Amino acid sequence: MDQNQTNLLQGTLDLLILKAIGAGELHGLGISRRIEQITHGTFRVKPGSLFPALHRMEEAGWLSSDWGESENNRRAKFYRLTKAGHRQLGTETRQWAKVALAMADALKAT
Amino acid sequence: MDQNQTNLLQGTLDLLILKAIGAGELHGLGISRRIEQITHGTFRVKPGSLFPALHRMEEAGWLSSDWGESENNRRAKFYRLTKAGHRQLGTETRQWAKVALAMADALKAT
DNA sequence: GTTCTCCTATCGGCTGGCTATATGAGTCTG
DNA sequence: CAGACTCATATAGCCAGCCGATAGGAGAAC
Repeated sequence: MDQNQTNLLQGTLDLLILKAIGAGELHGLGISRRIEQITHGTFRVKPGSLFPALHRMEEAGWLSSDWGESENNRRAKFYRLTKAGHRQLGTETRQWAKVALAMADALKAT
Repeated sequence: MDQNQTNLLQGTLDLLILKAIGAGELHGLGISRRIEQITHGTFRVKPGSLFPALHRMEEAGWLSSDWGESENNRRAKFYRLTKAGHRQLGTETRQWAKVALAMADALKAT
């Protein structure tokens, strides 16, 4: 059933996107590439997951966007974090740390 | 919106259940208590999440069950891992480690 | 000027956890 | 012994959100 790559855990996508944009504005596919890069290929976010997430997060007020031109002179929408987005990045990072710690504890239990 | 406790990440519930039973057979509520214990209270699995998961996992062939009597003389269904369940525990543990590592890398990136 | 790549976009489907509710059986209290 | 409470399992309905498939426009390549 599970063919090749690791799927995202639901709930981690937002954090990865926030983190990817945190370092500077990026357009959609750029975010996708950046996530693949910083996770060393473990996570590959496909368009069908990415764009709905971006729209959702912009709706939530964490991102803002402007049309511009990509490195290849293509029309592209650039996303950056709003103030609320920065806060959200902090919140989700702390929450992830908590979860990761809890899981580590659980898995080393007898 | 989010009141008090951390929600599970989708996909972690199975692993926690497998791990909880891995140490020896338990009945439903016992599994729930054990998860809360080994995650030091971070995860609280409520019946409405637990039982559907148990049925799903039994259906998948990872668990088997028998009716017995609880510590309090109550009718209870005891679950234990099948061989496939042990394999699954291994698989999901490795998968989690991979994910956790990737996330750690991502979050410490510039 | 056809083909390819880049970039954004949407839809339908499905998985799976959550809230709320129900039910039965043993225990405890007065 | 009647009523309340606890333990334990169970289900139905809901909804968020990821996935695969698919589409289409616009610049580049040749």
